[in-house]
This record gives sequence, C-alpha cells and structure tokens, in this order.
Amino acid sequence: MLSKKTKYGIKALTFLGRQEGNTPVAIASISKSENISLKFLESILLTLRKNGILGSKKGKGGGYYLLKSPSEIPMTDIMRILEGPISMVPCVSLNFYEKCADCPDENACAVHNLMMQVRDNTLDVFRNTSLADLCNC
Amino acid sequence: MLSKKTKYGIKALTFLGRQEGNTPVAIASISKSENISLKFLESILLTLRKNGILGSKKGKGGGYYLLKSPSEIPMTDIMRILEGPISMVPCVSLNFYEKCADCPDENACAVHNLMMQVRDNTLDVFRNTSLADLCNC
DNA sequence: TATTAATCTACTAAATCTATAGGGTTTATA
DNA sequence: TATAAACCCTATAGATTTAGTAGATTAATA
Repeated sequence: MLSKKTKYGIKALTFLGRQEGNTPVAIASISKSENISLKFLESILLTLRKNGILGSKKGKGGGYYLLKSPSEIPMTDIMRILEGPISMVPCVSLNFYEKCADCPDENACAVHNLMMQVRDNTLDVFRNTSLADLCNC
Repeated sequence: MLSKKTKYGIKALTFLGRQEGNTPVAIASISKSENISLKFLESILLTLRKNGILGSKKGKGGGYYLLKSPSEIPMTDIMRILEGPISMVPCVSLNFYEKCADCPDENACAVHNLMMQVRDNTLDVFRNTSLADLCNC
C-alpha cells in the first residue's frame, strides 16, 4: 500500500508543477487546495526539500517551489524519497539492497525471482513518467 | 514492502509444489526446510486452506497439500489472499475498490492515473505466472 | 524597528499493523 | 490408548503511520 505521505507528497508536487511561474507557494495554500493536514504536509515538504526536489523561502511571501522543471523530475526519484525502495523485497532492490536472513540462495528463491519481474515492470513505469506527465491530467 | 506472511506463504507453497506426489506435509517439516517460525507458518497455511488453495489432514501422518496442480494456481490468487490488494491505492483496485476521501475527481488525480499503470504492469506479471513457474527455479 | 507571515524543529500520541509465542482442543492413526 | 498432527484463541512487543502541539527562527514589510 502506498503511504499517505507519498500520496500527499505527489499531490503537492503536482500542485506546484501546475503553478504559473515558479514563485514560492505557502504550505497552507497547498494544504487547503489538496485537502491535506497542514502539519503532516509540512514534514513531507521538508523531506522533499532536504532531498533536493524543492527549494524554500522563509518569512513573509515565502513558501516552497520546485528546483527543476517538472519534466526533469522522474517519478523514480520522488518514489524513492517518499516511499523508499521500489522493490517489494530488499533482496531485489537496486538502491536499498539487503540480503535475506532466511534465504540461503537468492537465485534459487522463488520469491526473489518473482519480485525481480515486478520490480522491473514497476521501475519501467516510474522511469518513463516524469512529474510533468502527472501535471497534465 | 512485501509482508513476511506473503513471503513465507509463497515459499511454503513452492515447497509443497516441489513435493513428489501430493501426500500431506506437516507444518513442522516445511517450517524447518524453509526457516519459517512454526506458529506463524501455522496461521499462514490456515488462511491458505480457508481460501481454497490448500487442503489439510488432521492427526498422525497429516499435514497440508495443494488442492490443485501448481500450474493451475495463478499468482494473482495467492497474492490477493496473502498480501491483499495488488494495487497500491484502493481507488485503483479491481477487487478491493474504495473511493478516496480526499479526492474529488479520480480521473483528474495524478496519483490515481500513475497507480493505474503500476497496477496494470504488476497484474501482468502475476497473471502470467503460476505457482508451477516458481517451482522450477 | 516592530509586526507579521512564513518555515523549521522537536516532542508526543493514538492507532494500526506485524510477527510472533503460548496453550489448549480436536482428530486421525498405529 | 498413546501419539502426532491440525486447529483455534488469546496476548503482546515492537514498529510504523499519521498525525497534533508548542515553540523557535527567519525574512519581508509597514
């Protein structure tokens, strides 16, 4: 299941991507438009900023803004930052690999081989989708 | 993330599918071979039985066995029973659909449209894979 | 310079889910 | 009748998720 954190994060990013120009947008404004709890959204936008997706401006007239054009932000990046690994099992993860404690041989593991396929397919979707694609729908 | 429940369930089913003949196999036997906590496995096999995947035999010489040939058991069935919905969001689920509370229009929702694609791809993998495929690797 | 509007930080908390453990019951077989 | 197995119920520690609360900090503006 997709966490609300990721869901809200994507909605917020889409909202920012649809904005005219690239002037800072206040959290409260996004929160209202997208029906997202203000404080929860605050922490989500913070992690997006710390991971180089968003910039922020403090003080009056401040807010958050995209650091790149939406077409330059692949969904793989957003998903990994917000949701974590794209694969369903650590032993098939490209960026968050971990060996399974219980599994003596990965290549003979049914779960491993099945989840490799799922990962490849999911990755395909995220790699071929940018934030810009989400903004146009 | 795939739950251990699902992971263990798949491993147990694969183990049963690789068995010669179709005589009952005791939980303890599967538990040892696959390094799975006995009591946890017990509850997993029980749900697989209640959902028509496994049969069981009580008493001495008893155990669990597959009700169908592995090639007749699609991974979609197994995944839905053990892990639940295949889609990452309820609003794109075929078998567990639920409307999002915060979303006024599904067709205009970026998350919805993205997750439709992911679901279609994942579903493709599970539909084209049977338990038999997992047993041969 | 005082005010105000914003982000930022840290702590807390409720709710839910996960992965197990324990113990007792029932049933089939030798 | 003894044994070995599934079955069933309950509890629980720990993690994760989804927030809420309180205040600190920063920057623009009147």
